[in-house]
Amino acid sequence: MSVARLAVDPLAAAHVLLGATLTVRGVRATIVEVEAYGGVPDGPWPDRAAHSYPGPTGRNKVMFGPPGHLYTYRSYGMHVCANVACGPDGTAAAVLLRAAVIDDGESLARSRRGATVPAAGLARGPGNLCAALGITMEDNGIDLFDARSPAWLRLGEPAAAQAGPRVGVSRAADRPWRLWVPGRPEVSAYRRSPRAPAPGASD
DNA sequence: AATCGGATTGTT
DNA sequence: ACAATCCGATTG
Repeated sequence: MSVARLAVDPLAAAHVLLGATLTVRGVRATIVEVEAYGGVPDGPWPDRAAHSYPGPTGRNKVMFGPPGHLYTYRSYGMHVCANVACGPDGTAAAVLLRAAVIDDGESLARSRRGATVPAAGLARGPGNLCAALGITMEDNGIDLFDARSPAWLRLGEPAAAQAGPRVGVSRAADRPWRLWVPGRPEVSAYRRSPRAPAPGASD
């Protein structure tokens, strides 16, 4: 019943994921910042910024699978980032988890992130979020709605959302597919990719 | 087989 | 403004 709420377009799924609760390896967190990503050029949600845009590969295949599965990838050789696949099975789309509030297991999260990190920064940014929750590349493809998985997702009520361009993307840099809960200190700062064309250029 | 570059982060 | 760091994807 609940995973069906993610079998929709990526921006709608991003709204569903805002305010959802993710529990992984002793840490429970509420998602407060996400980004929507689409798929291939001739699909329903073409998105040149998406890993799935060129078509299915070994890395991005989870984006083409059923909704509610975790898509992890390694960023810049050192960070793990996590997405929730969305849209119907066979159609590429996902939502990147960018920031969360730690509700439970804060000391565990801090042990993974470092003693000096302020509470609001423990899961700020997609790489930091995965570090705080103990998400690794081994988790790629797991079903977040299967009780046997090491990570579970619980969807909640729709949260208030503010929208803006996605962080760090070099293409489709103006598309406002980043959503966050207004006023939360856990939300990361916006940074435009230095490779992106000047603001206002087309996708 | 070699090269390219990035959905990042923290420091200078 | 920039370095760290590496693997998937593309190209020859």
